Amino acid sequence: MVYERENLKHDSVGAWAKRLYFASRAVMDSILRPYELGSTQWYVLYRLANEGPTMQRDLVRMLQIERATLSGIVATLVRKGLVDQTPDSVDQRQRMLRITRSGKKLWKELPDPIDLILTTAFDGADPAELAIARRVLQTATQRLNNHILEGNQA
Amino acid sequence: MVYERENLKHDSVGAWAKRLYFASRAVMDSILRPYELGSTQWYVLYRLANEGPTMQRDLVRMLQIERATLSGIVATLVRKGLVDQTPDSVDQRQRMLRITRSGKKLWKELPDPIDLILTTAFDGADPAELAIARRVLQTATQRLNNHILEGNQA
DNA sequence: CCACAGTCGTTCGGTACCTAACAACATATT
DNA sequence: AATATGTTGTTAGGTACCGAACGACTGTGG
Repeated sequence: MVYERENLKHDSVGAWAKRLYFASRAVMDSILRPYELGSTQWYVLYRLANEGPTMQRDLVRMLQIERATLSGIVATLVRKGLVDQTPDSVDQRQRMLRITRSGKKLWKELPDPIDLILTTAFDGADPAELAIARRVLQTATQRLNNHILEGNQA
Repeated sequence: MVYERENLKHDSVGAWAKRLYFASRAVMDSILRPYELGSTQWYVLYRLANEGPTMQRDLVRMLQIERATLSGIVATLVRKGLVDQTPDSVDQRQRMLRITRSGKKLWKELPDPIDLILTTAFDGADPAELAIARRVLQTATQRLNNHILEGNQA
């Protein structure tokens, strides 16, 4: 029946994964809004504050976003004076990113939105069920990614 | 240890929910790209093709997006000549949306990306595990949404 | 009947993502 | 050394999301 099929769509694991992602984003955005930071800007600061100076190119791989996307985000952080971007002395194509003094100062004031989200969402949940959910999501993601790869080959 | 905590973050159900969402989006975008349609544009056509004319304001609730967002999407579809937007005769504030002849023609050619995604991602998976995953995601989403509501009250 | 509050759609400015094309630079090949 | 190939970052153009503010309209209380 078409009706059953439709119900399935709206109640599938995939649909709930999307809803959870959007709920998380909403919480994260609301925490970061007072500081005028977007979520990806936060991730970049997070990395630079905790792991030290990083090549922009490595950040692309770590954050799993496109070069073009990161380019704009870095430009914003530089404009705000929170991050410093300089060409690498060895390979002049690459850019070294480094948190500024003023960036460090802001970082100290910032709450950790990820901690809050994980605590709010999953505290007290059954670890066995969490493990199953994780595996289901992981498998599904893998399958979709394989599908994309195959599509590119053909 | 900080290290353990970090691992947790990157391997949490939340992180996998995000990855699954992005993998799904990538598949959906790649299917729809040849037709020059975005995913939300597809949802709007889907609704208008299968359920008939709909008030723009009801679509906001069904698709769970902001009025502002839908406004732009509808404008795009109208510009492409796929959708017709007319003021309601009773309440002149509201807009009635209706698929055009040319929209219907396009719709017939379109594959169903959601079917493909669900099949690729979950076919053959253990229904019991899917049910657990669904429940875990649902509960977490609910908790985060409650947290947002409480935040708004305070 | 008229001012006021609420609803609906739009516009504006901002974030975050994508692809495609490009310039600058680095390295491998001949 | 000169040319071809690959990498890195940027820019341009597009989609999709958000909040805030505004105009047009509706319905209600005084």
